[in-house]
Amino acid sequence: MITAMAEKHEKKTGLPHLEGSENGVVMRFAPNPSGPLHIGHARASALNDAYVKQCGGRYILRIEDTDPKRVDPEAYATVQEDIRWLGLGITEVVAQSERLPIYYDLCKQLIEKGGAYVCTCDNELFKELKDHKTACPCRDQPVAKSLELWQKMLDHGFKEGEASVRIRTDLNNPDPAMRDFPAFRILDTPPHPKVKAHVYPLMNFSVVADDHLLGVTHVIRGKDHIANTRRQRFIYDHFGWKVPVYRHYGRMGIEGVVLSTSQMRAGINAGTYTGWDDIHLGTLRALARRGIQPEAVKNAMIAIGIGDVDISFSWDNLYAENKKLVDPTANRYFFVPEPVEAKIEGAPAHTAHALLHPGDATRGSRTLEFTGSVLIPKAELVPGTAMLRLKDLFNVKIAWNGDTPSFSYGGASLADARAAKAHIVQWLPAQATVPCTLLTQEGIMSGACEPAVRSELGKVVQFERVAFVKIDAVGADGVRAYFTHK
RNA sequence: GCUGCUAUAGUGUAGUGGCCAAUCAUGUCGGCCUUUCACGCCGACGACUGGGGUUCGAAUCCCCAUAGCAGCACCA
Repeated sequence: MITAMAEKHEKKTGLPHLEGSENGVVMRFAPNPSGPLHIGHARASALNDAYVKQCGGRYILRIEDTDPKRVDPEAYATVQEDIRWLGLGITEVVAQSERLPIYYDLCKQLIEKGGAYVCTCDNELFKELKDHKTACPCRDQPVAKSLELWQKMLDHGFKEGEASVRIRTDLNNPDPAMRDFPAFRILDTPPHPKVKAHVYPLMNFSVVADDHLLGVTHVIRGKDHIANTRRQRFIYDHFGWKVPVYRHYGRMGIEGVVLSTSQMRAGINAGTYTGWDDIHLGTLRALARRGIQPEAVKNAMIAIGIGDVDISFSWDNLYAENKKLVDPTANRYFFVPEPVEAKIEGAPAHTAHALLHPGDATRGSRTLEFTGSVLIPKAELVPGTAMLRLKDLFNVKIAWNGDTPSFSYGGASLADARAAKAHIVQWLPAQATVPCTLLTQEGIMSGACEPAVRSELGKVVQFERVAFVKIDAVGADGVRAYFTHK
């Protein structure tokens, strides 16, 4: 009794329980190979991944390439690269184009069972009949006739659009979407890049065949598949197979980035975007380029969960997840946007030491050699400002002649700076800087940074008082960094 | 039009008849700490779509309304 009460009010940790997951699960991620993965794919793949990790089991990557129009040969590799980046626990990989004979065989079986028939009606005519709950002439032809026509399909006896296989359902089903939906069609063009074929399964058929044959127990996918799930049940029933457990999550609106593969491709070809990792795109590689960690993406997706409500994706929440990961590890450096050179009168030469990380002195420090002139951010030089504290160095007094400042040594006392409410600002020795451009989604910020930043290529660092940034390129002309988040 | 799903703070989320004058995170604002406008800490703000029922009791169950979404492709 007491334990029951305790269980009832137990706090949930992680994802909700999936019915039938006690002895492990077999799940799958099934993208089209049409381009790199984006945030939308991240939700599907991360949720399935999390359940496999939570319950134990297998995780299948299934490339759904049964529509040659939507296959980009390069995507087979890019999808797998993206999955590796995300860190998914994929245990096996299959491509549907390699399994055509399996589908053909099952189709024949299904026709023999009377669960499907070959339809040679004009598409418009069929739609018309279907909308009026009327059977097309092919529906009642003998099984032998369907089998003969099926063989004719496979033997190239029909051209594109002349014949298809339909699943027998219930023409009186109130939902028109459920009535005798197609399972196979003929496609002559374009040729499939991976396999020579003429007859292709539609997803509802190949998905059922594969889910059954591969032993898939649980399916988590978007609610745009709810109707497909209902259609797929007809096929399961015809075969007498066990149906997996399904869960359909709601739509996720994502603002601020481009997600449509065709739009991205067009933009890249037109030169609007620099590539699939352009920071204006919603691809995983674009996130990676901006310094978003794969763990942050997964955590954000798991936090969103599998609710069936439509939601809007929050960049803030993603950034917060990322900051948790990056803040403890990112080294700190000075970056001076719009640098202004200031010659400081009366200041003694001094070697400044600044910690690489304020919370961990053992990580060491950078040394900045002051010999008379510094670069400071233009934004700090608001006329009337009397004092600034150069962080880890000393105070600077500013005298104003109209809008023209002149600088002099203001002592080393931090207490003085505090008393004067002086800003503590980042700076660079004028003789030891590297040009640095900081790219944000809004535009370019140019400035200068510490030479040591060049050793952080590929890493996320914090430009103090500015932002976390990803060091994207280091060259003779300086450093290029991408804005990650504040 | 037909079929179906959903509705908790700005955003995401917990909640399955009494623990809920509603959880956590994020966000915004204020404060503390601090040689970063970061991190950390403290505090504040902020929601059960509306209306009917059922019940001793409803965010939770039912009905209606409203709103949003999905599907009705020889795409996945």
